[in-house]
Amino acid sequence: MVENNNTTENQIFEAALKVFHKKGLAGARMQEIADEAGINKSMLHYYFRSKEQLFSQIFLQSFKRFIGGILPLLNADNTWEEKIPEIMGHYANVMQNNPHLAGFVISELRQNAGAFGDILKQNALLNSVFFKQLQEAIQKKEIRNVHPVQIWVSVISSIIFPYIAEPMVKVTLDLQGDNWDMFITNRKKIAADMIINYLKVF
Amino acid sequence: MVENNNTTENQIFEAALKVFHKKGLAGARMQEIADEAGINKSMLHYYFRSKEQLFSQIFLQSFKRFIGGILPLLNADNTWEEKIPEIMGHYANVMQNNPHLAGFVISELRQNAGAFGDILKQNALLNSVFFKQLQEAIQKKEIRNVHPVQIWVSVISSIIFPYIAEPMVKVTLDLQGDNWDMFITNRKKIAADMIINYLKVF
DNA sequence: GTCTATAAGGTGATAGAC
DNA sequence: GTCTATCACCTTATAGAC
Repeated sequence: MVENNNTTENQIFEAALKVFHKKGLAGARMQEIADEAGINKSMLHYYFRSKEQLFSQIFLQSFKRFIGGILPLLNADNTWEEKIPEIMGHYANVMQNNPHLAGFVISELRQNAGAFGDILKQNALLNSVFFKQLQEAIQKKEIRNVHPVQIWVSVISSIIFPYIAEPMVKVTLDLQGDNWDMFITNRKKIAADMIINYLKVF
Repeated sequence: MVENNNTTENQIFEAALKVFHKKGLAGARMQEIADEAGINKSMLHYYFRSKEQLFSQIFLQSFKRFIGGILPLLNADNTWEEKIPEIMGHYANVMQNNPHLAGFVISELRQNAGAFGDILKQNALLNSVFFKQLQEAIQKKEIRNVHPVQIWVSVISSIIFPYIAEPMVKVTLDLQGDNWDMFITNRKKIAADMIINYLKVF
């Protein structure tokens, strides 16, 4: 674990995060991580034993940041309607500061889904307050009868997909430079409105 | 190019497609492709010279299948409203038959965006009939004033994202087995309704 | 066209001096 | 803890026999 203030260990961890996020497990090179950290390659093995173990720690932290970050928002003390734009705003911020996070997690899971089974098996999302609020609203016929999972996937896909597919989206849709920031700003509002509108107007 | 009926060459191409789609450029091994094709490793170099060139052909074909496949639908002789569910149905079919296609294309572009610049520079989407129809409908105030690019991203993200993030989605949302097919079936209808509803009711 | 054998270089990992 | 040197293996690619 990287919890103490050992500078060298943290430097390696940060460098590894950067390289793994960009190149993935298969594409990353221990030498490149060492160079990125400005440190000797042997140190990587001294602190983390093997490439696999270093990757494993990076992946675990990344996955937690990707999924765990929204749990407080999902369980917060506000309405489902308020939660939707907050979730989108949260992910937009996370992606802005860490553009490769989502793509990294999803790519590695796709290429090697079995290896992380234990990390994933937690029904934290399904048991969240957000899901319960939606179920209640459906029972009270306040909103359209749609499975909360569908709503959830709509929420995250509409904001996360553009970042995962960023290179393709940018070029095929001419969203280079300032256009991109504008696109994301509009995206948050439009996607949230679209979902809320769909649920309430029926 | 793989156009003639040379069996060996096609066998290699199909095997390479399978392996590259699953493992990506960095993770794929020439030996694994040879084994998959049931053929000697030297044959790969005989027909495709290098790993890079073999990959390049696979990527190009995959990208065309991923993007090019919807162009006829976008330019078809029907309304924008009819096109939306058709696009989603098309992608659902493509993903069903080729589960790794989208993830492969997007992962490789993310890890090495610069290398494929020339393939991407085509405004086929922006100049399609679908985009023109949306612009017209906006001008006539028949639908809400939303940039067509936002509509487009909503359409594709809502159906493609679940497949790209399939391993994560399946486990975190308990969509194993039959639940998955049901989820996708519902997804197509809900996502299309959501977008059309948003555009028309304002 | 297809195979075996092998070259040439890269990559993860460790030993051992300091 | 940090470094240099080096091992052992893997991977792409080619040479050359058939």
